[in-house]
Amino acid sequence: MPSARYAEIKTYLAQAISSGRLAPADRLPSESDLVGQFGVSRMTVNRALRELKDEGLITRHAGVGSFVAERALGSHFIEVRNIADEIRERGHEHRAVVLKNAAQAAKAEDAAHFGVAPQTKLHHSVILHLEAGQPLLLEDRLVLASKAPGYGEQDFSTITPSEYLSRIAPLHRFDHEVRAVPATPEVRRHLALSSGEPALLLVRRTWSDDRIVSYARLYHPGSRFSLSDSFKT
Amino acid sequence: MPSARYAEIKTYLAQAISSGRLAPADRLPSESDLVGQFGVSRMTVNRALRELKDEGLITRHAGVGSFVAERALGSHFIEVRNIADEIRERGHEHRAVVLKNAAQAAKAEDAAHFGVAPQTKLHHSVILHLEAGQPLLLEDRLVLASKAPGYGEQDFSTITPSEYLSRIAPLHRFDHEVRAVPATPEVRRHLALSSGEPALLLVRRTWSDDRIVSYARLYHPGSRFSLSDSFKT
DNA sequence: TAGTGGTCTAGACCACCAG
DNA sequence: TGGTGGTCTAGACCACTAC
Repeated sequence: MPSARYAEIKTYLAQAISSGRLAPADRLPSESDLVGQFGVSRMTVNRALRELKDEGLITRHAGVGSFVAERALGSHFIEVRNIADEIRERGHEHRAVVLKNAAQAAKAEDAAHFGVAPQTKLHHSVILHLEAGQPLLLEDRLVLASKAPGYGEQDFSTITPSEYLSRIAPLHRFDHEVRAVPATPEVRRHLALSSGEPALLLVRRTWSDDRIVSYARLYHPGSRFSLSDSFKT
Repeated sequence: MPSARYAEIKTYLAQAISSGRLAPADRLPSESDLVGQFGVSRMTVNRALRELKDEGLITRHAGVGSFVAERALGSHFIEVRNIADEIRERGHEHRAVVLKNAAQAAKAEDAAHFGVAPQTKLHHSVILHLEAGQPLLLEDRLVLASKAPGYGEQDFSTITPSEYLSRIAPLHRFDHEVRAVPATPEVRRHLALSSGEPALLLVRRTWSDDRIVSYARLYHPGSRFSLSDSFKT
């Protein structure tokens, strides 16, 4: 049982929400209501409600009130880590083999990904990441050259592209998409996949100043790699 | 610029960390140091530090101090949604076909998943979820019977198992694992997969009171389904 | 104007940890 | 024992919203 008063209030409200007693868009008791109900100070109630807001269970508007969020349930998260950190944290050696790092003019399809004109200059890097000698990730990345000067001259065997990008450009936004795909011959060869083993494809787009800076296709062996995450309340 | 005092302190410390001036494992100024430095009350400093901890930038230990976290950078998240909500949000009809819902004695492998003795009573449900008539998810779930009385009598065509579980048992923890796997004949048949199309397998374990309550294998068509997520800073 | 949430203060008591 | 963070109080001022 949570012993802190603010945690009790959080649990009480979270249960009311997850049980359906409070439905999405329903109004929650006001801070001063809860002060009276629980016999605590307003700061304590405020902390409980603020944390529920930060966790996405409720929304709050000054001058209006607190409301159960539209999607208060069933929204969990999977953590996506920096590959080099993750490997080193497991106590293994991380090695990166640069298969390609060259500039090119954007093909029509690539231009569409970035929302730029065809022929715009892009860097294209392909890097194989190994954990203790075992291939774990094939990283195929396109980077908008105008936003990443010097990308083509980096030594990506010592710094990962995402580390480099986060240094030269402030990253304002990113998104991810995860799919299971059959392995192409090239992917199969680099990741040393057995026949029939699919690949887990993670597409990561990164923005800076409302422009896509990087479009990365990250291929993992379907069976040897897993995204995972754990959460406690 | 953030106008709140606690936000200023957060920004100041976050910049010191991201610039490298404070390295991982370095000690941060104590709360009372910062009270003197910024001329604010301790509650204000405490909120700044607590939020930095919640965001994973620092760790704190009562009686010891606050320290820059080992992995202060490079951790993103992928959202995992409730399937029925997700489909309805896209404006489509969600339909669930219950293929199985029966009690059984735990096999050795299942018992290991739950950390219980073999022969322990488990519910086993298999449900196919369709979006606008198209199969989108095959949900194969084991549930610890002692924690979920009445599970076998539920009509899972009207309420999803995860919604039901969240009502009868307080969920204290869950974790996820995502893999790409070749489709078994059964999975291929239910999801109407073309030959060679892999499945995206999401394994979700759910805890209540330090016991695993539910072990679910969620199979999605590799090409038609994708986990995704978007984040702004 | 009355009610809401956002923020802040200047104290306080406590459990924990190191020397 | 002295310093640390974890929590809590009983006030306060403010901007915002609805009536």
